[in-house]
Amino acid sequence: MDPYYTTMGRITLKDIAKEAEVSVTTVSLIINNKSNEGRISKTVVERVKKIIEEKNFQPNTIARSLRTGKSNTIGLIVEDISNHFFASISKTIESVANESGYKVIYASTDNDDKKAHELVEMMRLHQVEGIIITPTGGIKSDIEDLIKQDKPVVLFDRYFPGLPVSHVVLDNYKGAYDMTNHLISKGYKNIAFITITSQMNQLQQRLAGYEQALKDHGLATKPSLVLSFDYNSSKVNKLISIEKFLVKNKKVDGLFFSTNYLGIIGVEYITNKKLSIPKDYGFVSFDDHELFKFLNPSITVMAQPIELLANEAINTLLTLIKNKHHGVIQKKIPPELIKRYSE
Amino acid sequence: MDPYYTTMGRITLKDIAKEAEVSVTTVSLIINNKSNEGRISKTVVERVKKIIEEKNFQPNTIARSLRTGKSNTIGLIVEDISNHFFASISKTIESVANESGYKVIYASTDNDDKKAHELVEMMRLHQVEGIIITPTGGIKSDIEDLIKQDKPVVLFDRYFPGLPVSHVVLDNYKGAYDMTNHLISKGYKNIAFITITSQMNQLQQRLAGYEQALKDHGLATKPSLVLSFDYNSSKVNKLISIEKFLVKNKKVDGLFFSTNYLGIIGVEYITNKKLSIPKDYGFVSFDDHELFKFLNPSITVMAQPIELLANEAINTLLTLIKNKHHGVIQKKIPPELIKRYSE
DNA sequence: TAAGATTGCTAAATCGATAAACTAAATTTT
DNA sequence: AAAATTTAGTTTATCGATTTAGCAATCTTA
Repeated sequence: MDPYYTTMGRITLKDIAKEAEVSVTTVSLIINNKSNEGRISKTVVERVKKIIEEKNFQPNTIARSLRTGKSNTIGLIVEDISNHFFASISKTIESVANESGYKVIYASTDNDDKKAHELVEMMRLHQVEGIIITPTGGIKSDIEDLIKQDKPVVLFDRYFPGLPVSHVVLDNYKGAYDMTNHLISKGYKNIAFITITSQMNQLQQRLAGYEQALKDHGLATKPSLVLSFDYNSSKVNKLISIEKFLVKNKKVDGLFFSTNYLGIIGVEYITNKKLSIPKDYGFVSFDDHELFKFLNPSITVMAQPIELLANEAINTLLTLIKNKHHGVIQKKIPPELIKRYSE
Repeated sequence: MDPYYTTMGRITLKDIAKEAEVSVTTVSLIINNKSNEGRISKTVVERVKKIIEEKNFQPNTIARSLRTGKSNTIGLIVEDISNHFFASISKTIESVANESGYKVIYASTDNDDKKAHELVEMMRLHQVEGIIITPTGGIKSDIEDLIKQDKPVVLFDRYFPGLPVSHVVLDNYKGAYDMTNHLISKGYKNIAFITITSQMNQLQQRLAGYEQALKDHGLATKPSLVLSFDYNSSKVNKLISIEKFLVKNKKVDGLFFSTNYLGIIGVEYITNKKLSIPKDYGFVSFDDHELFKFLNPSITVMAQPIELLANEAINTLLTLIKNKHHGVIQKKIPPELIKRYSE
């Protein structure tokens, strides 16, 4: 139709205006429910509305965005959308955003700094009005840039301590503290903490919560009770390490895994060795996993309240968007102890 | 700054043009690598590029979209993005789309016709250039409308038989046929098919494949071998039905579950009854599930090749977008037998 | 050397909406 | 009855890019 591109015969404000024999402004006012301020007579309003209805006219959001400076889009950058946790988070965020008239564009960083950086650029390029992001360790400066540009940002799941940027994260310290208390209350006295060597603040918080709980009960916090894997070590190596660790520390009676992935490896170890839970070891894990409730016995976990986290994240972002100078909103959400049968 | 909205001091073509003392056209040509066609001298190109670099200028995609009629956005509507299958699909789709310069906006229907209808409207409103959708049963007419408007659409996971719309779906018939053959080759003679009463084409195809395999091996296809649940029946009811069914049909030696959710319930039944797999029953399921490989014994499944399906879907859509009059592309992807230890 | 082609660029129109400023007619106030 | 105000709209500028058409100046070619 047109020489270089086709609008697919889309109806525009102009078409409606022509048909109704009014100006485009009048139609625009009516569409935006400003017919009162604009003082358009009822007769005209009705006539125009009827034509809009008939033609099923919907204003071009792109043109509208250009004029108003609002894209009605938010960006969601997670570590990995195919992971159950982030997938569930995304669903709630999408749903709440849609209700508020926002659409969501999403992407996964795979915990790669370069990709994360590019995705932030991509989101910016597409003029999202705000970003919810699971930051990788190396994009602090990108986040700072966004803030400098007054772009609303909510860090999710992890944050940069000290950086004055809004965030919604789990209270990992409290979660680990409570989980450890739970084991202690069940009578366990030598609780091992199995984790990953990482600067990731979350894991450090979990370790700190675990240690504090021991201290608060007058239990020793020996380094020998903490088993720490290298992030990149293989599953087999982890299994071997667990064995060595438990052989060396015969007194250990409780196992606290700092993430669900480690917990799953722990389950494999227990199964391989034909050990029994909770007879041989009390067994708990941070982060729930679909598997845990199906296992026999099912595994007690400190679970992330997914719905709540997602709601807090999107609502925080929407607040920041509505009220650009709201300042910094930082929230720590307590996790939820799900008692099952591994103790 | 501006009276009614703020561009946050964003740099525009105009700013670059002013600084370089050339026209906006020149800058536009350079940005779009049309400096040859536009016959811009090397000197000017370099000067402008340097300024663009310095100011880190990136053209406003919304303005560009308005002018070119291309939003560089595609819509992805799945049943439930928090479900592992769709989450994984989404990840690949997002990644491929990004590489091709498209961003993805997504949403979940929860298999609700009304919601699906609204989401299609929402996507249309936001001028996506194409849509990948897991259709619900009742939105055939919405799909037809999209086609009428020349909007590229790829149905995914399910389709409307007979409707000339592009789709990428699993070859459910072949999957069930092959899975049944697998059981037969293992020596099972009375294979039960446990499914859900549904008009969903996929499940009917799976049933048909199962039946054809039996026929092709001269085995009877008695209705008594098929156990069909109501979609809404509870888990407990399903467990009871399975028990009744197996008590009644003592000869049954193999169980073929038509979906992973049913397979999981099957596992629960087997565990409850302290039965042994594959000693008491050969046990297979359609659709893999994270659980299945962790179980003891691990479960043999006919798995959906997630990466492949996602790649086919997004590439089909991109093809349709690039070549609007490409016509209809319909693909059936064969699933993949993952042999584990349940037979 | 004059006509034609090429080079190197720019001016103006346009995409489809919103917003500010304005106008003519009707109504109210003084 | 003149001035002020209100009513019911319209005209024009604008958002930030892309695209078409066009214009000098320079270079080719016959």
